[in-house]
Amino acid sequence: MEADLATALVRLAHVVDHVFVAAGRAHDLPPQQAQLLCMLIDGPVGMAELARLLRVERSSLSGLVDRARRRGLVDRVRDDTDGRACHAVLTPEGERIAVATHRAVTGMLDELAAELTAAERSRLAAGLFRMVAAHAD
Amino acid sequence: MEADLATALVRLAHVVDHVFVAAGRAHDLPPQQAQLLCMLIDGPVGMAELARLLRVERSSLSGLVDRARRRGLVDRVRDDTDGRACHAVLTPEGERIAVATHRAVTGMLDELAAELTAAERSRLAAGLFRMVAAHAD
DNA sequence: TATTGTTATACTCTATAACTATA
DNA sequence: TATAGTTATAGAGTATAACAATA
Repeated sequence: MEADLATALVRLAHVVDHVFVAAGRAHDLPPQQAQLLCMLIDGPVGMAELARLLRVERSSLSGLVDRARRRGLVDRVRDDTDGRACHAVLTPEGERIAVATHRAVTGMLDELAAELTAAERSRLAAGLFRMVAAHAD
Repeated sequence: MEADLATALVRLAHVVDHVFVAAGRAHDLPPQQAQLLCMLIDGPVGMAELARLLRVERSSLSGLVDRARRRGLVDRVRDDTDGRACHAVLTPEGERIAVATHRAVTGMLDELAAELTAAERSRLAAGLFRMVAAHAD
């Protein structure tokens, strides 16, 4: 029944959101800032790209980065090739917390999936990725 | 790989959140109020129970219900058997918007799953429900 | 002209702490 | 004492609109 899948998806989104709340709380971080940090683990990201990834307006992102910056977790670096652009980048302290947060989130989610077999987990991930891919913005 | 499933879950949660934003926006409603309305479709719910379902503090819920009430979408009704308690209930206008919102959310999610076969959707829902169930608060 | 990013503003969401009223 | 709910307060998140600077 389609209704069941929709319900399952909504419930699961709730759980995932809660996982970010819990992970952030370990470092006194609001969930949005925790997610921001996780987005920067692989390296600096431009503001426009970051806003797209987080699905927030660029103006909202400015404030989010400001607050994380005030905590000493991120910095802004200018783009060499484009005078308008800048990138958000983790500070050493931000890097430490970002990695710990990402590990905590992944750990909690994997723990929830621990009851499933490896094959089930693979199928689940594959199905979810197909749905996410279908979400053409 | 576990990491892949965690990533898929996080991405999917993002998509679901966005679906609520889009559904709420159709009625000029913030996503939290849209979700509140959906929670009340099956009938009045006590404040404490509602706070648990939405995973917010009771004080946060008071404000949320107040704002929805100001818009004429919900009301508070006293509990006959417990003088302390009250329940949040949809107004006729709230009911209308709640049903439309729920339909929109379900519709958007089902559309994302349209590429999957019925069997895949069933397996996906089953897997998700098992994960949600594993999330013992 | 279009794009990048910020600021100003208003509203919303959230938790903590302190409180009232009922059980 | 414990529970249901609210209020006060402070901080955070968000979008819209207007703006500056660069492409």
